[in-house]
Amino acid sequence: MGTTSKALSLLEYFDRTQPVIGLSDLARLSGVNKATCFRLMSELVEHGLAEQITESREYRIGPAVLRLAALREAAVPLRDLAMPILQRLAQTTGETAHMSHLVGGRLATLAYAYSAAHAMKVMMEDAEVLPFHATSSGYAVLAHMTPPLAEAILSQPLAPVTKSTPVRAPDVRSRMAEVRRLGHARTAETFEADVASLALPLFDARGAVSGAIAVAAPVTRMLPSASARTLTALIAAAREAMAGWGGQIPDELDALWRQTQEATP
Amino acid sequence: MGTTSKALSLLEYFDRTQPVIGLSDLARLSGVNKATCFRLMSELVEHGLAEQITESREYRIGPAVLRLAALREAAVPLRDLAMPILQRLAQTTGETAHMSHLVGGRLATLAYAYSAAHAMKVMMEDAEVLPFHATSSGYAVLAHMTPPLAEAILSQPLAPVTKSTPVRAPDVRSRMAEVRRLGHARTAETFEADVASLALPLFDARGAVSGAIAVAAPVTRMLPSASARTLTALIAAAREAMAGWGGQIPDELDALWRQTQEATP
DNA sequence: CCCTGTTGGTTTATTATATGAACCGACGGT
DNA sequence: ACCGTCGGTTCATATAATAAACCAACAGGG
Repeated sequence: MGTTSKALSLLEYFDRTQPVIGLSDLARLSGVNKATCFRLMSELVEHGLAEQITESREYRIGPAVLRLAALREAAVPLRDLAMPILQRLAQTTGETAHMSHLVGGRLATLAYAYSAAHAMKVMMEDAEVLPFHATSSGYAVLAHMTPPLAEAILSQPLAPVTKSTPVRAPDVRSRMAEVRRLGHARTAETFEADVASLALPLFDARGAVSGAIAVAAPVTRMLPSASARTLTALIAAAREAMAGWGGQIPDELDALWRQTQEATP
Repeated sequence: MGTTSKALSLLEYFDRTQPVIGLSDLARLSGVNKATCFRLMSELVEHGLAEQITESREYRIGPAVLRLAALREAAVPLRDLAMPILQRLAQTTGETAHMSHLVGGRLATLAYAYSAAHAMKVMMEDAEVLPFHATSSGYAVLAHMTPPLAEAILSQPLAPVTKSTPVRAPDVRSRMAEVRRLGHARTAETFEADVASLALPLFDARGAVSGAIAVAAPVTRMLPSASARTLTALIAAAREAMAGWGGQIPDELDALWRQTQEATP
């Protein structure tokens, strides 16, 4: 592995639950030698990708990412593109809509929108990492990624997020097959009790899966008739999003979606 | 220089005017060998910091920065902290207020707010890099950074942005001295014709200059009386921003600002 | 008041890794 | 068919990354 990769991989240990990490902790977490870790972090700090807190000397994500993110958004206004679509999706379904993004082998929440239809709704967090085996978005993505990558994910221990979360690889695999057969992913109470969710995979310009778009609702409202309506709205939103950034829908999936759309006019 | 630094420095060639760069161009710009450049970019792409456009095979900033930026904002809500302050500043002065941030030796626009008072106003761009010798924010920062860093910037060729932009290092240096003497920076028509601007430096927790806050207006509206009112509003805003993130104002500057505030009640 | 286990950071010889000149096939003009 | 340039690859060479041991400083605990 390249040195640069090692340095960049250090950044992936920072997340919402652990936004600041000390040198020794980071070395332990990453398995990188402490001296190496120090040098790498120093270089990241030099370029503003990381930052050292004055007092505690711990590290956190640096200010340079703000400039880069603004640049990225300017070049590829992904979130700007997603927001109106999600808002419309939330409004027509009356439930919470969200989009997630595959980056560095992890699925992160990119944007979301709420509906005003119900007082009780599913709430989202910014930049939250979604477990593949416990969310509909995760299954939608997992089912359409390259087999080696999916295997790499399945070979890691699967945490039981709720009592209903599948933790055995065979169970996950059979769900993946089902997702491929139906063209969409559905979960209920696998990520949080009383929450059901419906998701579609999203693809980039190369036709590789790049994320998912989903609608989450209380299980009591995700009844068959509502699900059917939600699914057609979801398909329209997915098509719109991918049209916006030149994503390529695989042919078989496109056919499946078309069938679904025609079945529910 | 470390390999990681070399890789990260490649990211700095992407900006608003050049959001996508081909391999050969990037190698030329950075002076890095083409093969090396390729390998480094491949590693950046692997981690999502860069991305390759499918068709043209050119590179641009990648999607991972979005996750990192969200994380950074969550840990250090800089922009969230700045926005209400800028909005109030824009409202009380009736002009465009903006804040910029020193990152990797460059001054980048972080946030800005407009006033509804006038139809004609100075417009800002996201993540724009401000030339040190052509903007009031640049002078405010330049005048308070460590001499070696300032010298490094002055040793580079100074582009004549407008007809009034100082391009000779002695001129810039005398302006810097003036900024230090007065406690604030003022420019007129150095960045764009008919635009005048007033800026204050901002400091981080270590007391090192970290950016600037400024008000920009048409020269015809930046008259002495308006300038005095703007300056006091600017000082209040700068103090508020630094209080919000624990910035340390150098003692002499704090005294200068206090005098100004007391002179204009 | 020492003991012990941390912390962030530094030094060193060793070696693995980055490097760059030359090369390749593909594309676009002329 | 020629020429220049593109993104990408190869491989011998040498530079840059590495990790163990070592600091000094701090924080409890006995």
